[in-house]
Amino acid sequence: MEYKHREIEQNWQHFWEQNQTYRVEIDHSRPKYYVLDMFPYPSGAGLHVGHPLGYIASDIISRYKRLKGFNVLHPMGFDSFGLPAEQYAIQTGQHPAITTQENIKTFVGQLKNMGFSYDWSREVRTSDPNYYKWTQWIFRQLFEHYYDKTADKALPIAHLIAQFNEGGSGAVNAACDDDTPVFDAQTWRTMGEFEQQKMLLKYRFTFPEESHVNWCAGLGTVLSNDEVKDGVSERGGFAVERKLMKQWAMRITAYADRLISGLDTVDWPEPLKEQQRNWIGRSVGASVRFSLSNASTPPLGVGGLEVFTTRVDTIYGVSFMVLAPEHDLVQALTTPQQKDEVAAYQTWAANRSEVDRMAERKVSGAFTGSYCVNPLNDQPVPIYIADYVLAGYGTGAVMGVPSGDQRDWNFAKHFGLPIVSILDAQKGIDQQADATKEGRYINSGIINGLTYKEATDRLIKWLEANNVGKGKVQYRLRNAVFSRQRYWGEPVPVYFKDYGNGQPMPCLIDEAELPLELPKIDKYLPTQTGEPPLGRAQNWKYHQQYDYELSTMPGWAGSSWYWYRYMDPQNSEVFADKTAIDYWQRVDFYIGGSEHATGHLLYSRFWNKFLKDLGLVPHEEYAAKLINQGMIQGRSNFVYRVKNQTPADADANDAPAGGGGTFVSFGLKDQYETTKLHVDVNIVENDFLDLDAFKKWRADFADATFILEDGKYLCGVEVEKMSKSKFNVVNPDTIVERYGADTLRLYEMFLGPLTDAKPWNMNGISGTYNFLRKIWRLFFDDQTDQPKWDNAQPTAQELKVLHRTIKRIEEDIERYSFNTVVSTLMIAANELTELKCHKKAILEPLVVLLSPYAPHIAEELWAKLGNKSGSISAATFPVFDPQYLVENTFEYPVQINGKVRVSLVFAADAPPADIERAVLENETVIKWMEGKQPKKVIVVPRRIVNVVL
RNA sequence: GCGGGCAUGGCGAAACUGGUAGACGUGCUAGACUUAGGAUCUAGUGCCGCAAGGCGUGGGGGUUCGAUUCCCUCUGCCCGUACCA
Repeated sequence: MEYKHREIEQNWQHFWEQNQTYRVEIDHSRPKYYVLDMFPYPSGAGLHVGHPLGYIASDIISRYKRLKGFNVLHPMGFDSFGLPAEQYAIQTGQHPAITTQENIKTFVGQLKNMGFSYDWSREVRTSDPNYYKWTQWIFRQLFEHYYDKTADKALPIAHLIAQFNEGGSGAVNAACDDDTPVFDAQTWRTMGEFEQQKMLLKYRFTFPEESHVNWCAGLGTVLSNDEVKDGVSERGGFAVERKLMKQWAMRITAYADRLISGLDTVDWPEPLKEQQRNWIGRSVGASVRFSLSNASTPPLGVGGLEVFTTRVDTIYGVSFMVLAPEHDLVQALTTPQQKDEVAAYQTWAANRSEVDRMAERKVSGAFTGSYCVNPLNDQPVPIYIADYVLAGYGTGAVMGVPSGDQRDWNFAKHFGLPIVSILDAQKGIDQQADATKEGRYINSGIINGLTYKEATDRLIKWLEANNVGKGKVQYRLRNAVFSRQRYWGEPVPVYFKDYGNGQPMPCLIDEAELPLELPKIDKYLPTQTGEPPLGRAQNWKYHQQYDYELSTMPGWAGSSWYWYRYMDPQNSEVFADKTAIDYWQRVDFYIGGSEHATGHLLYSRFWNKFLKDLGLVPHEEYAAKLINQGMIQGRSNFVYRVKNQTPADADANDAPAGGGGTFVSFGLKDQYETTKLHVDVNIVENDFLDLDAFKKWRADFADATFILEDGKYLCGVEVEKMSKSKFNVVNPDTIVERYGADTLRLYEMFLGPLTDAKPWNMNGISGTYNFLRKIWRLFFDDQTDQPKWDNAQPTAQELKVLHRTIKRIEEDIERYSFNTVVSTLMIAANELTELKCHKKAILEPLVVLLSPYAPHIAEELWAKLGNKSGSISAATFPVFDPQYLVENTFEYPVQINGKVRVSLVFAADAPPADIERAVLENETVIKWMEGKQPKKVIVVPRRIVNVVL
């Protein structure tokens, strides 16, 4: 009987579906284990061979844990809101829901075709109203809570209001907008409802805010920082500009410290943690206010200029102040004489694209004509604007210390400003800045003679005592923009109440009114007046009266809590029932790409911490263990078409010429002038081109002729991104068809360590296929259909093979070394074939060991051996018994001066002294010792002997 | 610039706490069998050398009886980030 992969796999996939084999329920009699794949976006292109890498690994873990007695939650679903479906809708008029539905169908089909053990009854889709109802519900909670720094957690807005009534803003220590004013209880109580609501927005976790955002005209929406790469949109590569817009924002910065400290409690890859730390960018320093009052400045109602610095110790070296061109105070600070120059610079800076800014870093700027005062020495400091200062970081203002900072130094040189040395250890500051913290301060008033640490402490005390500054921690992390001017996303459950003052106030729609469903619209484009597409919806008003929010939520909203929905996917009362959350707790094993480091994995940790503060979920961190699977790159193949070929040339080279062009094999191509063309990797095997398939591949190659080497056409190879245009995309379905899902699963794991990036390479897939055939032949004679197994007692040697295999596989899976497990299985198959072992007592546990990797063939053989169909996932992982591996002897490699010269067998428990004596009497050893006396003999029991001369 | 990672045969790789480097697979060479196959089996295959032997884990140095593994240094490649005050 032959191994017929197609038949076997289809039968079992059908069986699993019919019998709901992988459905799980809460079961308190067994420990739980939660294995999660990162939420895929169902793109129209379907899965290519790179996508399943992580899914195969997580499926192996799931199946392994089941065999180990765990109740395994292993779900799959779709992050189904998103730009591509909407772009397609704009082009075709087709509702994105329909496209999305079709794409999901393709994905599910492909995933089932690979034999993954998902509990499909738990599938969720973020674009389903029954799902986004709860995304909106969480949004409501965010709106109704604020971050209380004293309690160090999120608290209800009602608590904040109570505090305001008691003691005004001074009574609370909370995360809020930078421009939040100070007020007392009396003031709060006398405010009108509108004023109070406006104040509360400065504290809520989500709030509309006028801010500079990344506007992407090409996509017609704003983007968050993590969606912008190199100044263009990550999706589509469209230009991105800074634009002042009113947007919903999420106060993720309130959790900045906890997002950093939580990283120490999870088992995640260190590079990923480091990326998050850098993205959050915590810096410790001080804020200092430079007053404007007594200098030669225009009359102002401004108290001063606030700067953040990490080097407050350099404050006596300040010789200028620089504001971002967009800074609020620029207008007020500009003197009439400087007005034109400043305005010109602002215009120039605003029109400079992000790409330009990054490309050329020339010193530029303009003087405002005004001065501020250094609080430490009362010296006037000229105020400039320059685009090297970013409006979005700190206060958008920088104190210029040219002796200690290279950018400041460049600026000072360019504008002829003084460069003052502040530390006796600074060297060569007429050549460049020296950022040293060594030595003692000079030219520095109250800190002269002090060291770095002493000076910093002293200055912060002084600033605080004089009420002109304080120690401060600053983050690079910005509050996250939460609005998208698009249709295909969750509607924001907010309407705008009109207080009759022309300033609409956002209010939440009632919880009972959720979900707020997406209305139908005629076209998926902005309105005439530039409103988002939702502005097209007819009669779409809250209680027929108030306007709804017209932007929708960003892609990361639905994916920031989805792992809880899998615990209880159908629940219409809560996002997940407490009993389900109490049982499943959190994700034990999470796998996905490292590209989610600063997007999904940061936002979802933020929402999780928020839900934790509300007492809704049990863990501060939701994913205990996380692995990044390496990216599978494309491996392109090339053919070489001979250029400018004339008949004479063709004759000269004795090569046939034809209308389809002449293609020369890789090894001979340097003898010709050629054009390199991508060729579909699916018609190439082991880099040899299938000539007939090539002629059929494209009509214009039908008459192609070839110049072969050794009768074969060898293709060129390059590693590139996997993409259609490079003809290097391999669809897993093709491989499943030809070799089977089990072979594909084994092969993807066999390719190398899971976390390494590697090019997809079909060379060698036949090795894993042959391995499965070899396994099959342990059970069946491929000629006669006869089963081969028997019930004989296994020999010691056979048991040794089995138990060594059990031990290695268990150890390797536990350390996520998936590739070496495949080798171990291959070695076992080779050895048992060698031993002609067809004993059920050995083969049955072997099939269980194989089942996480190759579940279909394992099910088939398991059932053939007489077990109940489909029960292999309920089987028990074989228990390793060390007694079978006990050896009575050990073959010692014997080294002379570190080089192995001979191997000698000794009893496993032979005393080192005996071994030493025997080794020194050995002929070969004596020969190599060349008559010298050994200085030392090292005997490491059960390892090695080394004779040192 | 900064942060992180990686470097082993023709190729993918293994060697987990320092102990016979190259397991396993592929490719290649030679052979066997045959209802010529994308099959199976046997032998060989790191490099140099007829051999004895020597040399070998990106380069250089160090620690050690012994280093792919630990330390220092240099080089190359990959990923992330970028005027963050």
